[in-house]
Amino acid sequence: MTTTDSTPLPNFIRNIIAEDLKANKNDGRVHTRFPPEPNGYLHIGHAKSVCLNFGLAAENGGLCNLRFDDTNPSKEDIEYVESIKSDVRWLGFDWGDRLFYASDYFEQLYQYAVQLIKLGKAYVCDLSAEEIREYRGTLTEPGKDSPYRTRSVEENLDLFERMRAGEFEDGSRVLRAKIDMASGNLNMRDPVIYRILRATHHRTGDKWCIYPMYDFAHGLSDSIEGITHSICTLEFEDHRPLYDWFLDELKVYHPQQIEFARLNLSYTVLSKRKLIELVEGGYVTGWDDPRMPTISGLRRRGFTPESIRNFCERIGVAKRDSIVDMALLEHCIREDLNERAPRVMGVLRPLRVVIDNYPEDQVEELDAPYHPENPGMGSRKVPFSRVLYIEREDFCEDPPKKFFRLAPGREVRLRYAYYITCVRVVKDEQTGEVLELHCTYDPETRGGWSSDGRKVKGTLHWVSAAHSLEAEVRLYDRLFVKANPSGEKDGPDFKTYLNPKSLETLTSCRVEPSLAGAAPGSRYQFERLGYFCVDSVDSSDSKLVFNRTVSLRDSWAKIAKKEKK
RNA sequence: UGGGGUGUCGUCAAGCGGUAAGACACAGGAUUUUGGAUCCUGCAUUCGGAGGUUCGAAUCCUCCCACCCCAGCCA
Repeated sequence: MTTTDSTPLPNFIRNIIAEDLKANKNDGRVHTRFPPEPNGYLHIGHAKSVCLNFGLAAENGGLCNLRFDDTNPSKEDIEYVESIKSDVRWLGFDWGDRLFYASDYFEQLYQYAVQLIKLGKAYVCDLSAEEIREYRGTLTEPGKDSPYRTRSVEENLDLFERMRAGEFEDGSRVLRAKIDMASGNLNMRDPVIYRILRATHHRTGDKWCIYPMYDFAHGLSDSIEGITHSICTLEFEDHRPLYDWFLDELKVYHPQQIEFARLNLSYTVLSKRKLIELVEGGYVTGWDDPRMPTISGLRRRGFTPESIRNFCERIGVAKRDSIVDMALLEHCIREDLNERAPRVMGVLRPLRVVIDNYPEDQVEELDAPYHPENPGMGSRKVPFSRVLYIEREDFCEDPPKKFFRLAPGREVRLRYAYYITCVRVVKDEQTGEVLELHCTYDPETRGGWSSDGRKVKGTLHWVSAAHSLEAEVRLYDRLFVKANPSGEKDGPDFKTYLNPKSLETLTSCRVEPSLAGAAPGSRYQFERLGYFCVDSVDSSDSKLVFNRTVSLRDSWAKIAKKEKK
């Protein structure tokens, strides 16, 4: 692979860290963290962040923590924390003994809030949610001070303690930071830092009825863990002054927040809200539907962790909004699988071929390497007999220009087998549909070579009818027909651009017998077709199910398309 | 009309005052028992625009334009 072992490409965060290291900031420590909220499944956009945070630590001899930002029990669930842990692990990263939760720090966070009150920098506010919104002002007009802003430290201390004790109703009071209601930055207009919320937390149960807000919990958690570089996405850029404010007011260790642009990928969506909509609306079969850009979906589709890591390195890290071409992700998985996937033969849409001059009961076991360019991968035997299947689209009665597959009177090579010539076409008299082909084979071409130097232009994949196994094959394509489904602000809903052909299920496919008992999750190249993996959910010994990870590049399709125009 | 960001090839993206890396995509060609893979070759006289500073600017200054984010007791 290309970029994995070479010197990492420069990006602005690597530059910052290099400078910090040179200046011996943080005593030369690099300590990052990946901080997901356990309220959904990880997707490829998260993979970018995972690779960034764990990667930056690893390449600088540092550490990266996995920390769940679990400050809102009403949206979070243990199911998500488990899936996130397994996805990060699958991607190839190790947090060692540093699995943390913001909820680990609830008591300490509470004490920090008390300290802020004592400093006169926080107060309990009795305004309702709607009133707080009104008092906040607008983007262009300053807000106005809450009437509770001037409460005494003693009263605030008492009230906050009673908030914790459960004396007040949900939503009746909040703790707010006392900053500046006239700030141009709305985040600084006395932001809420604690709310009353009676919800059972997946880790702390009913111990708490007040929960800290993100801005308060996040930076302080970073501080507690000794994080040096707190990397987050662009939308938190105007939270940075607040991030800094808490740390400065409390005079605690101060990590540096750095923001980068989140990943956008063409022909898909990468927002939790939209992905949930696809799952709950039944547009896909679940979070792990192979069409989903989730880590679990990509895994089930047949992507390798290596290919995803490589992709995340190649897309770079910057601050400008961008949409990465899905073709790059496809390139990354092809590049990886080209090297490691064993080659086998499978026929998706079988067309029966009878070799008229091949002995009725004869069967030959032909040798076929698993990887022509890597003999080390070994070989297997493929049975050849009188009745075969070839791909329907590899035969054309009236071939167009540049078509060099099978046609009446034409000779082609069957991969690793023999040259065959089509001598007769059997068609349905009614419909004209081609039912079967009769061919002759040249016994002198065993293995696919001819001693007389005769050239054939086409090589076809095939299986022996009697020996092949039936399989179901699911052909996946891009989930959306539009590069940027959510591109127009006031345009139609993103779901109107769903690709109706994103899944095509083929049930009468035939694959070579060596695939019997293929392990769930194992990946193969079906020669001339693409990369496929055994479905980890629906495949079994009695019923093989393959998912197409990605097709092979198809220059014939390009030529055919061009000729058509 | 407030605040915070960003604008370099079709798509990503280096570049940090010395004369536009690389990748994907695309287009040619070689090679090939996968129309795959591999290998060559081509692909921004120009960096959102206009001025200015300088021997020299994508890089510095000024003005303008476009796009993104922010008014959750979400993260």
